[in-house]
Order: sequence, then C-alpha cells, then structure tokens
Amino acid sequence: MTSTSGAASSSKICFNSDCNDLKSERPRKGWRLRTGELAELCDRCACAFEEGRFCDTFHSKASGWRNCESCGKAPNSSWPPLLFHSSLSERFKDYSAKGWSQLAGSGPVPWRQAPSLFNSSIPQPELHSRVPYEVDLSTGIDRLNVSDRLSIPSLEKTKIEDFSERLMNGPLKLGAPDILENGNAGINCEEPPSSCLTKSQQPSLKEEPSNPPFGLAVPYTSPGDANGQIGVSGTHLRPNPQPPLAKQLHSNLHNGLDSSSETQIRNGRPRPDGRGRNQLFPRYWPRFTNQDLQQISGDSNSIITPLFEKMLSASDAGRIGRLVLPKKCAEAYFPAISQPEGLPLKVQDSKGKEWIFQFRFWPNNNSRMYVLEGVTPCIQNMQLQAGDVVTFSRLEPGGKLVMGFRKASTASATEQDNEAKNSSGVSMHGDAEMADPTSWSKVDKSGYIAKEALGTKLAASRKRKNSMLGSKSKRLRIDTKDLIELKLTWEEAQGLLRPPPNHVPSVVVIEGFEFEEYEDAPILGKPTIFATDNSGEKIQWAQCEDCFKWRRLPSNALLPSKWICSSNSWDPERSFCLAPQELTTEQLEDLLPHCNPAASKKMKAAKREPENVDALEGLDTLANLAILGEGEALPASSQATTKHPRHRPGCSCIVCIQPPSGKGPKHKQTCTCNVCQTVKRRFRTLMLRREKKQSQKEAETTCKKPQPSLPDKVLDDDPVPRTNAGNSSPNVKKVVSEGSDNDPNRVKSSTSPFKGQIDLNIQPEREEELSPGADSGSMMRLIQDATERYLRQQMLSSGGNSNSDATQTPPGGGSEGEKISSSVNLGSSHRDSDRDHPTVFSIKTSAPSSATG
DNA sequence: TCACTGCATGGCT
DNA sequence: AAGCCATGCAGTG
Repeated sequence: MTSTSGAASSSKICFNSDCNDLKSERPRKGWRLRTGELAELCDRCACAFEEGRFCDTFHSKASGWRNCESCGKAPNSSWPPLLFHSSLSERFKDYSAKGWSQLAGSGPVPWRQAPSLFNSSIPQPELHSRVPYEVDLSTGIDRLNVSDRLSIPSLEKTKIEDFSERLMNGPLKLGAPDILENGNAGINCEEPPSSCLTKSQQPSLKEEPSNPPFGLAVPYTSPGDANGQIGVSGTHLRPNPQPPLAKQLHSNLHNGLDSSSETQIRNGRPRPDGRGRNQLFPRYWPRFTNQDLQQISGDSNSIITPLFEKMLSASDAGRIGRLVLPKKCAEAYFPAISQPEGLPLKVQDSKGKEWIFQFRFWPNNNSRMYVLEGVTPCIQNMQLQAGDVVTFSRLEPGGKLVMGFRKASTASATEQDNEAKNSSGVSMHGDAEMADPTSWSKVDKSGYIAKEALGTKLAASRKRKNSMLGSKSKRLRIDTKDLIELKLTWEEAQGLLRPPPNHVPSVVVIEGFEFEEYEDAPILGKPTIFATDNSGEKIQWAQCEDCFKWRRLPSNALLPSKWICSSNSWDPERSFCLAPQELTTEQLEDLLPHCNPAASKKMKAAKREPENVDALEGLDTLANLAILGEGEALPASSQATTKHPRHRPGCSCIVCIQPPSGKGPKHKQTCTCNVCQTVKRRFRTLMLRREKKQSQKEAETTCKKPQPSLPDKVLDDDPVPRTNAGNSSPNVKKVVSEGSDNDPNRVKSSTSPFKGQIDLNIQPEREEELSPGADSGSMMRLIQDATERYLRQQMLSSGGNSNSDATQTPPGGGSEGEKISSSVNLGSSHRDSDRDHPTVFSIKTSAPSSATG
C-alpha cells in the first residue's frame, strides 16, 4: 500500500490519487492517516469509502489506506461507480455470493449473521422479523443495514493485542491467518470513522444493545452462499451495531503457519474500549488448546472458530436442563431471537452427535437472560458436572456450532484421551459434510439426534446422575409427547430426505417407526421430474420457485430445495425467469403421467376445486422442510424437538391454533382445515405403521414368515412415502425385525407412546376407534387429497402462471389428465438418484379420493 | 403431588 | 453502580 498524496487537507484535490477530483468545499472525511488526520475526499470517493470499497486492511508496512498493493484491493480495482446507490443492491448480492467476509470493511461476521447457523436450526418467522432494518435483496438494500454491515468497530489497537498474543504465543499457538488480510476479517485498528457507521449504529444499538465483545469470528462464506440458494438473505441479517472482533483460527494442523507480521490480529479479547458493559468476562474467553483445535478440525480443512466457553454452574449441570448462556456470548454468536421462545439450535458435540437445544431467553431486569434448554441429555452424555467447562466453537465451512467440554479435573484430560481420542470436548467431525459415517444418526427418545454409540456412555452418566433420572421421568414423558411431532415430522422428512451421494440409506426402526439412516448428511432436495428426452438422455425437469417455469436439467443435477432459474447453470439461456419455458403443456402432460396415473384424475378434479390452498398448507411442513432445510441435514428434527413452552397468544404453531384437548370447540371429523389435515395425515401414518408392525408380529409369531403381511403398497400410501419401488430400496434392515425387541437397529424400545398424542382434538380413547380399518380409509383419502392438491398446485402454478409462456396451459387440465401422475422426485440431490437410490417421491393414489374425508 | 416453566431476587463481577 | 447470572420459587398442568 502506498500513500500517494500529501496532507489530507492541504490540497483541494481529493486525497485519493486515483481520483483527482476536486473536493467539495466541505470535503468528506475518509480514512485516518498516519498523521492522525482524516483523508479528505471528494463526494464520490467518500461515498465509496463509506461503503467500504477501499482496502479495508491496514498494512502496517505501508503508509496509507489506498492503492493497496499488498492485498490488491486498491481503489483502482474497485473504483466506485458514479451511481453508488443504485448499484448497491447488486454489489451487495455480489458480496453475498462471496460471503460476508469479503464485504469490504464489514469486519468479521458474527455468528448470528452466518446464515448457515440458522440453517442448522429450524428457522422461525422470527428470523425474518426480528431485524428492525431488514435487507431486502430483491427490492434494494436498506442503507442503514448495509452500513451496519460495512461498519467497522473502532478499536484501540494496542488493546487488542493480548488475546492475540495469547493465541499467538501462548499455548494455543494459533496462527493468525492471512485471511485477515484478504477477507477483512481484519478490522482496521485505525478504522476510519464512517458517517454511515455512526448513523447506522444508533438505532441498532438501541435495538440490540449487545456488543459482541470478542469474536474469533470467521470470514464467513455460508454454504447457502456457495450454492447461491439461500445466500445471505438479508432477512437473516441482524443489524449488529458492532460486529464482533474477529479472528479466524486455522488449526495449526492445517495451515501450519503463522500469519505474516503484517497481519494484525483482530483478537477476541473483550474490547477494553470503555464500554465496560459490553465486555465479556475473561471467564468466557475460549481457551482452546492446540489439541482442542486439532480435534475439532480433525483431518478436515475445517476452520475452527472458538467462540466462548462457560463453566457449568450447579444449575447448568442440574436436572433442569437449562444452561445459562452469557448474555454477550449468546447475543454475539447465537442467532438473534426476539421472542422468549427462541429457536432450536443444532449443536454438534464432541463426538459428532447432533443435539438440538432450545435457545431462548427470559426477560430479566429489563434485560435478557439467555439459556439453552434441553441440555441435560447432552451434558449427561458428556458426563459433565458443575465445574466442568463447555466450549462453543464454530466450524467452517458449514458454520456448524460445536459444543465441546473440558473437565474440571486435570485427570479428566487423560481420561478423555483414553476414552476417545478426541473427546476433550471437541469434535473430530468438522461438519455435516464430513464423511464420517457415524455422524448421522438417529433420533433418540429425548429428542436429540444421537449416534448409536451413545449407549455405554449414557449408562455411565446415568450412574453418576442416578437420582436425576428418576426425577426426570416425567420430563422424558413429556419429551416423548413432543416427539410425536418429531417422529411424524421425521416421517414426513423421510420423504424429502435423500441420501448423500454415494450413500445408500439403511432403515432403522425407532420405536416402531422406520427411518432412513444415512451415513452422511442427507440432503433435502427440490422436487423434480425425471424423464428421458428424445435422445434417450436422462434428464430432469425442475420448476423455478419464482416463475414456476419448468427447466430442463441434467439428471444428475443437484438442486437445493429452493431453486430458481438463475441457478440454472446448465442452461444459461434459461437461467432467468423471462426465458421461455422449454416444455410445452402437452409435453408436460406427457411427462407427468410417468409418475402416477392416478394422480392425474385428482388433478383434473382439482381444477374444479377452488380451495386447494388448504391442502397445500397441509404439506407446508414438507415444504418448509425442503425450503428451510436447504441442504442441511435433518432440520426437521430440530423443530420437532422444540419444546414449546406455554404457548402464548399469537403463537401460530399447530398446538396453539388448536384448542387444547377437551377444551374449545372440536373440529368436526369432516373438517379439512390445516390442522385437521395435518393431524389426520399424521395419525394415518402412525396407524399404518402400527398396523404394519402388528401384522409383522403376527406373521412372525404364527407363520415365521419373514414377509410382512401388510402389502408394501399400503405403506406407499404414506403421505410422504419414502421411495418409489424400483429405485433403490435402501438397505432395509427393517421390517422383519422391526417389531422385535431384539432388533439391533432398534434404537429405543417401543413404548407405544403415541396414544392420545396425535390429534389434539382426538381423545386418547378415540385412537383405537380410528383404527386403520375403521377410519384410516378416509384419512388416507384426506392425505392423498392433500398430496394431490399439492401436486396440483405445483402444476397449476407452472401451467397457469401469468409469467409463463403462452404455450403453457395448466397441466392436468386436458384429457390427458387421467395419466398425470404425481411421482415427483423430491430429491434430485443424489447424483445417481435415478439409478442407485430412491429419489422418486411416489405418491400412489390408487384409492379414490375424497375431498372432505 | 410433582415436574416443568417462567420470572424474580440477590450476590457478584 | 450497573447489570449479569446463579438460583430460588411460584404458577401451571
């Protein structure tokens, strides 16, 4: 970086030597010069500066802030266009695509700004509403928010050294990464005062008083960004007044080198900048050892970002299952929550197990008290007790939240080493994409996802906290109650889950319910239609979420759940919504019958039914799964494990919109509202499972026949059937042993916990009435109908969309409607999906449909 | 009666 | 002295 101009204010020319424009009479201030003055800029440069277009890294060996030859971010290369603001949105998108880390001047990205973190949990509406200054990438950028993003917290350089020294010279020996140079994780110590910063922070500070006090944050590139799907959704952003100071920690294992001396550490030390209230107590500073970091990263190239740690109090480790989070940490590194209910948070533990905690807060003295709920199983599993330390860190890529631990006793370190090479509280499994075959996992009864290997450790922890379990019995029952939703959601999710590439799912039976188990993170994909073109080439058709046009894609294309034309990298000519649809209505109709002839009849009928929205909503769970999952593994579980404490007015969850059992007006049996649809669908699924299980038991006991007595077809009537028949039967360890207690795949013994827990309106005793033989038929019809409506909607929206080409007509509307099927690939994510694995979402609607049930 | 939930209190930083 | 947070406790089901 070279300084090319003289005094900041002596000249009438813009300080930026590449500009040479005259400054205005009241020149705007730019970066701070070594002299201490602020560079005076012309309006254009000032604006560019304020928007972070200048090199944002201070290079100590250079003399200024411009023409950065070290990092290449010279004004020349990003010379501001004249129409800054009009281009802002575009630039913003561009930044998004690159990841927030490359937002010039934006500083490190706090956790809460990392979309993937939210992906890891079930997003809630709150995520979209909590931000007072939302960025709407589609309509423009909220300037304030942008400014927030671009703002840089002021630092006192000398004050930030100690933590970095601790990192650099202490036992951590963590290399300060060069990322600080490239990615603006580095925060300029001589950060220029920005007018944007000032004005934007005020409301934010008001709204979010927290100031992430330390950071080790990571230049963030979310997976969503990578695939261009979710990207950095502005609605996920939170106007964080001061991005946390950050430092990216590469494990020595991977980068093996310290940064250049030029690199300035943006350390994680609480800012001693006079805002004492914002300081984080040292007891929360992460104290990761080399070993910790190595263990976290394993052999991967994961980047570890220690976030914070906390010593467990008696309350934390107690049976209440609530882990009080340091407020600053919670606000800095966990998703922002505006409602006390918070949101479920997926956390990976030291062994790669996934846990779902409820991250929430309580109002407390005009403040908030953040807690993680439901940590008891995890803490027990880790065999932690008061005095032990839990650590939170983050893995990149993936933004996975990792919860580690450190035993209070020094002996425990050895113990941990012996116990598991990497169980000093950190994970060997970098992220969900890591190919550890044991990472994925099944649902434990307590509502978290746990690996099978859990058993022995649980036993040990039970021994230690024996008394606790007794008192927890009811809690477990409640969890079981909650799990109704979980399991059913899982079942629904199963229809959307696809094995990751090169993996064949196996089926495990959990409490009598089958779940596909993937040895890697399953994938939620977008429904597509597989077909073969005229040349015999296998292709698939995917529908744009925005324009509803169908686009032809390679059969092996991996689509996220939300796919739009602009993501069509396979066909640039149709990579935008205005491009005409390649598929004519007739072709579409021809295409669809491949899937399910029966469905076409329904679709045809559907055109006469105006209200297909309700049924569509009945599938919203699936849709949400697909949309919200966005490649993340099993998000459904997190939602399902959410404890919903004391439903509040305004809560729109399925529980709250339904009168409590026995109270309020009951829904009629013919009610087709969303709740009833959902409930009935779930109930039907349950009954089918149960019936199947019972039949198998009978078959086993009487005939010793391994074949299930219930035809598979019945299961295929499942609203969210797992597979299409020829496609890949997964490694079905299943059915024969399903009902057996000796089933090795059986994770938990079936305790038949579902009685009376299906329909909030259905009294427990009614469940038996609603046996498959009695009522499930109508339920099946309901389910089928809902499914068909969904498919109908899909087709209608494609064919009838006003944006569509004139060549399109609503599919299913013609005489060919009889042939239209509803075999939809819900997971094109598998590369060999049409060959090796079941990727066809088969909805067999052989039974006559009844709209009202 | 008991476990869970949400809030309040007060010690401590 | 402010406010965080560990913990107590009352309300609820």
